[in-house]
Amino acid sequence: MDEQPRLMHSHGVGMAGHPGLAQHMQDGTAGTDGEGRKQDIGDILQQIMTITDQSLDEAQARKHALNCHRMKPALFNVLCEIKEKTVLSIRGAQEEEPPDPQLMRLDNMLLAEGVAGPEKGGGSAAAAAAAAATGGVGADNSAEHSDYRAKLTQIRQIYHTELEKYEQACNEFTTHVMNLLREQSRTRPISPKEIERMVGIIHRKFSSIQMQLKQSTCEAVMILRSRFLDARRKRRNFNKQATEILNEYFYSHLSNPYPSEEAKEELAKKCSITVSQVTRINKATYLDCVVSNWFGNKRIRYKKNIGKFQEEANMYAARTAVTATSVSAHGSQANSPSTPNSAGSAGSFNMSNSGDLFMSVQSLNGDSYQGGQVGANIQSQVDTLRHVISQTGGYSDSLAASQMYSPQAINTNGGWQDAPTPSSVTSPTEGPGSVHSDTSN
DNA sequence: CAGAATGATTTCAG
DNA sequence: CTGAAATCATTCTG
Repeated sequence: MDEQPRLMHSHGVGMAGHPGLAQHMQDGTAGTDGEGRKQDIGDILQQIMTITDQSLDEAQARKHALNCHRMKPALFNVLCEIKEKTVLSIRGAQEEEPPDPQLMRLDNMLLAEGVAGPEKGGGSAAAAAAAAATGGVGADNSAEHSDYRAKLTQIRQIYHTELEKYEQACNEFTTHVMNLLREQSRTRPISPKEIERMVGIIHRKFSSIQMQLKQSTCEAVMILRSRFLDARRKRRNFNKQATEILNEYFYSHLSNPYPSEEAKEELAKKCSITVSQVTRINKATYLDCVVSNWFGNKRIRYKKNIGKFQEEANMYAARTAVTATSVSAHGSQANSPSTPNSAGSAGSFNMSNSGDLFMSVQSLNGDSYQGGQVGANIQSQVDTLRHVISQTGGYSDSLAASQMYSPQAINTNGGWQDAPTPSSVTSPTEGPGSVHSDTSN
């Protein structure tokens, strides 16, 4: 309020020449001379300047009187104009800033997660992603997903009620301030533009609060997502049969354990992996991805500790061998019920007398797997083999045994890639049930 | 419950 | 883009 007198002082003289004021003067003071007008204006200014020194009641009464004064509109216009020129123009430049990129990101994310978009948007991106990630959704998954959706809906509801609350509060506050300013505009120069500006400031303040809300909502959604959709957390071990099938392929293609795309597909199909753990959904097929994961893990872990996998290797090799022998023995169908795709790939071990060797190994392993079929003559070979192994020197029995199966394909660098002639060792007795022969590309 | 096993992801190189 | 290697996080096992 105290800026008015100052304004009056600084511009007092020039104001007389103001068109609006002059017009009013002409209209309202027709007939009086210049001295009278000056007297009039001086009087009003005096009253305004001293209004703050008066008691509240007095000031109120004076205010009312001034409001009703015939010169009031003219004075008010002038004051507004001066204020516009002196104050408002200074910070008039920072209008219409571009939308905050951070806010846009948050908005986009909330939209994508199905929090912000249209109501009942059950097919939100997140849900879609979840559905895609889980492929053929089993009963267990659907339960988890409904839980996820419920939580998401909860977040969504909280977000919307909070947003609504903020908007309501913003509107209330805005109207309140606008009313206040309109009220004040009767006694001090407040232009509509100024009110507009004030509204803008209020909105910006509230939108920054909204941004915080959006941010924490995003965080909540991310946490929810990671909790429910992170595949790592949802790891399920493959069932025994699937592992067996994969292992069988692995050990029968030990020289080049890199299944082709088709082989992977076939394996995945055979394993009937009901994958719930794939997040690389941009892959061609998630089943392939699972098989790839498995082979990747297997290769690295096998290579890291061949000794540890020896028994397993023996077992699968024996199995394959038995199947192979059974093929050669019967000269026909070789499909073992438990090893549907094992037939014929024994050759990948790159051994000329693979049949005998495998059988020996099977016995060596002490596994009773199909032992009856193998025959008693195998046992004698085991002893011979043991003897030979013990003479190789430098290795323990078990490690020496491991040397027979695995490693011929693994060079000193540890790579399979440089393994000698993987494709040339394809078994001649490939059976009808085999997945894909070890063609290595 | 600790440690092993294991499926998935990340990082990096070719 | 693929695979190796390292790592994470979960599940299994004794």
